[in-house]
Amino acid sequence: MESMAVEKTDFIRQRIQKDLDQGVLDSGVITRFPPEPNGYLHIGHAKSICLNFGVAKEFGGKTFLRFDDTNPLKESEEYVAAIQADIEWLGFQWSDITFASNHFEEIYQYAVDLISEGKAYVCSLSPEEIRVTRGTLKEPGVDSPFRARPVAESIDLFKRMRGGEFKEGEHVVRLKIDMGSPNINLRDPVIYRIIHASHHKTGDDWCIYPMYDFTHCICDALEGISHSLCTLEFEDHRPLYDWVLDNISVNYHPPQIEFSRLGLEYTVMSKRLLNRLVDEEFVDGWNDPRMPTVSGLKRRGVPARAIRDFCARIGVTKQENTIEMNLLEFCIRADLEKTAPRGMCVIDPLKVVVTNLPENEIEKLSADWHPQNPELGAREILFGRDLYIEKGDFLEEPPAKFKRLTPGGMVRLRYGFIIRCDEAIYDDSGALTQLNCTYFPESRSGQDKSGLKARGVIHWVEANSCELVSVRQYGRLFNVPMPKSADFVDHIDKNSLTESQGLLEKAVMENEIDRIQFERIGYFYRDPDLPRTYNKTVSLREGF
RNA sequence: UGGGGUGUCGCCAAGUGGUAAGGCACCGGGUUUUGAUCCCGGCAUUCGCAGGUUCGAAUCCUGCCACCCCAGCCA
Repeated sequence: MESMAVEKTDFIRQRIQKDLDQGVLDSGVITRFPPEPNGYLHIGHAKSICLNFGVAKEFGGKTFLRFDDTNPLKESEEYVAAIQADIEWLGFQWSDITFASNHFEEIYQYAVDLISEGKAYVCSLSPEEIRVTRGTLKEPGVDSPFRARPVAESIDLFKRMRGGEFKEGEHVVRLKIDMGSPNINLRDPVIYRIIHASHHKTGDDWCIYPMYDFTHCICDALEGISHSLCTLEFEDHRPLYDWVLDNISVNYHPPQIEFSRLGLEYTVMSKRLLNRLVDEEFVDGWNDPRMPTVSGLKRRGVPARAIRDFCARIGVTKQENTIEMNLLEFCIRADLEKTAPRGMCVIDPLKVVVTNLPENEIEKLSADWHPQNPELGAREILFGRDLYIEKGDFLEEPPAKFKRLTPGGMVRLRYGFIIRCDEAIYDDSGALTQLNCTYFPESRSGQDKSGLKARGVIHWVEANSCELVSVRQYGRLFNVPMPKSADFVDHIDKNSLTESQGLLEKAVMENEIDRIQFERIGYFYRDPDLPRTYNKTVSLREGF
């Protein structure tokens, strides 16, 4: 089933194997995928999902889907539903869904404990004052005047914060670590703030919310996570992660291991930027086929298996990386090549009249759905006097090695007969409007007795039986390989969507095929919402 | 001369002291009723740079250089 996946071994798997070998894992491998429900998942998340779920599966463990919902201002139920759907679509199963908010009471209690032990305090500096006294990258910070606040007073204040007595910004709880630390995260980090907003899970139960650094490690510990995998930017937070777990009464302490995020050429991967693309309507929603979101890739027609294969091929390291788009496209083609039925669709039509075939006479042809996989069966194709071929498949003055139709030249119509072009007809403005051709009955596909030699093979459709469809072709969203967040809007390719009409072979529509290769063009996906619309997933490789 | 990371082929990535895997891309050639697929073959005397240790170094040591991350009451 997953035979396509490459052999995976990376520093994280090696580490886990080592832990297993040394018997330090009491409950086996337990990982978690911890998205904040404040946006849709993208292919970068897919990398993390493949890692977390993949590793657990490989080592016989389990994975929790944990929503990191500590900021009610940004999070919503819409996102938790979408995230679940995307993960399932990607083909992974969690053992449980948890929410950081499930643990709010315990987290609160740990904060109370820390205050009681003099390891945390309620700080009543304004946000601005906290910022200023934090120091800079080179200069140490200075202690808050509230650092020495009596324990009892902090406890009292914290309880009243919870009770809703204060406005946002009036007080926060801070850890008492070291304002002189070269690691800014250790300069008395804020762990609780007041937010008077309804939470999508806890409603109005709380008006104080714990911050990520305090919450995440506690949840990992409470859930017995064996390996807490996250991205590189959290490396500086690890000392804080460890400090918290070392200073509260939990007796379990998972290791945090960081890996590099996925970079992909010609797109952006931050939620903030993706959000702007949607909000400012550069794209048509989160699931626009040009988006690197899971839902966008899905709507584009990318199979989940191709995404998994891609994630397996890019590996997991600590190196910054920007993967070329051609690797993703390779993975998509590799999957679709084996699985997608073939069909014919003419996108830029040129009329062809087969002059030696009587009006209303129809020849029935048979064509396999797949050249290498007979099990997919075959369909019937009609051949008549009026046909359409691709404009680009005829050239008055062909270059050397042109393998298509030319004046007086012969080509085979895929699955059909060889035809010869006898005459090209132009309208008053000099535009080519029609080709008159002769077909050779003896050259019928599969039983050719004509002895004729065609220049090449082109796709076509029969004029009276084909279906008119809408074809959407997508280019890169950006015209530079690595858009910078500062000016990414300036590099958006405004012409990344091309919509045109296509003439589609009848059988493709009748059989309601979702993923189809339009021969000689590319792989297409029948849009799930728009009728008679096909989205181009990826082009075929062009060999010349 | 704040701290934390990373540097192996155009893009990824193995390699963990014994003499540079693999994939994508690219370039040749073969098959082919998709200029697709498929199949063969080519593609780093060299591992950011400079020294050093060693019989032997991408792997150890020293010193440089480059790039990324951190100063949210975001995650």
